[in-house]
Amino acid sequence: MKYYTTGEFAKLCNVEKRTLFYYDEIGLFKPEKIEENGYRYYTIFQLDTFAVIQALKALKMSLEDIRTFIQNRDIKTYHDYLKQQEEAVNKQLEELKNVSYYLEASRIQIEKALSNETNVIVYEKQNTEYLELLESKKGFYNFLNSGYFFGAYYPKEKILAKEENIKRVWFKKIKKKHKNCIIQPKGTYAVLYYHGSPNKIEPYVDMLIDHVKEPLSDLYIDIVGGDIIANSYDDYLIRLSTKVSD
Amino acid sequence: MKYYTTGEFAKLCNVEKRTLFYYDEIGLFKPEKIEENGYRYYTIFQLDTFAVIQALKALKMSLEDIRTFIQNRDIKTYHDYLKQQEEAVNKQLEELKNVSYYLEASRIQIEKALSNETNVIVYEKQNTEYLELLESKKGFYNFLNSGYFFGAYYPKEKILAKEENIKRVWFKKIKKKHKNCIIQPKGTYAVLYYHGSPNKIEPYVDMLIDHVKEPLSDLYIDIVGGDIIANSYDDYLIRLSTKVSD
DNA sequence: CAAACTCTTACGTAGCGTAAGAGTAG
DNA sequence: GCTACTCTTACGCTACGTAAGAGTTT
Repeated sequence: MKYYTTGEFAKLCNVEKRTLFYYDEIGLFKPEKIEENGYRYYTIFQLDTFAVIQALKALKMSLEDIRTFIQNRDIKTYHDYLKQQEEAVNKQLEELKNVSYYLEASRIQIEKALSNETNVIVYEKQNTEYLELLESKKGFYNFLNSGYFFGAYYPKEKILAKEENIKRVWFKKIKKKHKNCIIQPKGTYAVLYYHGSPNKIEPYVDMLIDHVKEPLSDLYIDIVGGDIIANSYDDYLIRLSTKVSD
Repeated sequence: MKYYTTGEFAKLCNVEKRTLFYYDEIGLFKPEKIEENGYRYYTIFQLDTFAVIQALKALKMSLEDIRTFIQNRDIKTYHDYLKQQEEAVNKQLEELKNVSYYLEASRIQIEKALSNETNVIVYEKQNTEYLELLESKKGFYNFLNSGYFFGAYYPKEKILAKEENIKRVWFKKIKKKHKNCIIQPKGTYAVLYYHGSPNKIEPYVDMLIDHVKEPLSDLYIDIVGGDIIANSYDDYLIRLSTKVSD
């Protein structure tokens, strides 16, 4: 039977030697035999166990939990566990997909904004969007987990009534419909990009409202480039929009 | 302008307060203002930045790297970075999918093994499989990253020549074709499951060869239940197979 | 005045990375 | 005898978790 030294076995596993030492130290994964001089020797069959450890670690199980799991190993519990973990991994896939979605959506929005002039009204087609409202007490239901995009709107009625100091309703965009979410209707929107503070929005709102006369929906404020790209509020890149036709 | 305390803002972000303290401490993410009594206050717009931090963290960027990235922020570099990161996230998606694949494949193989009797020859249909050979010097090309399944084979010619002490060729199964990989042909295989040591395989090999007389391909040894479910070599669950028809 | 918050300080944790110094295998 | 390995010991690191004790807000 061929035996592998720590270094050799570490290469097989694509990890550092230190990892194997550590796993031995905490009693998670021991070499098949240790010679009198202290040298550790592993066998090819132990790769099997190491692969499981790697997989469980990828699912964010702690080494301690992996240890107790492996100690109680038998084919039945292992099988049950595998089944259970398939769900966990799918959840994580979902999360990563959201990150991916977020990155792409951010990029696209920035590209759109950069390709348009500011302080000019343009028209953009837009699909239905789902908005989750911010409730101060409990925060958003979840954060990056469900995609992330950030903005506010002014309710249509209040604009039409020419109320002053309308309170904004903050939201984040979510990917999927969800009870309690608000729907931003699809259609053609009149859009105004501007550089400036999100707190000095009124002149731009007036400009947009003057242009469309009678908006078909609320007025949306999207923070295209916010704190993350700007050094002060006055450098924000903001998008105002309101629906004008289907 | 509404200000949020550390606790409130932490809820918005779905993280612990300690995280915000820590980010402040290392200069990654500071509250918009700090009162004389030391209280931190955040604004809703800072959510924007926090979301980016979360996203970059999900891509396994270190906080230190995130910090320098954010310090040099402007819309153009941010955009370029987003584009670049879309690849990174796709890589990670790939990895997770492999973990998922590994879990499912393990489960299915165990189920198959449990539903079959041992020490009896059965027939199973099988698709083409790709095998990456183990080279002692450099280990496998990659490990869990490309899926993982573990076994060996005896070359057909050596079996037919009735050589003794045939050397096994170890492999792991990979998902995709790859230069230097070996192809295990699809077809119907004669299969023998047995419980026992992978080192005392000869009687079972003989049994399978006697049964099929003239194998159409190499003889494959799959470690269905190895070190991970067994406490000694004698408890391994092993699958021998060789192709008998297309 | 109590409950629920805030602050700072500080020590603990996981999962290694890395370096030091000494012995061993080919 | 040289190189490339092995060992143990030990300190460092990241990204927080948690608890202590004191002040503040509602």
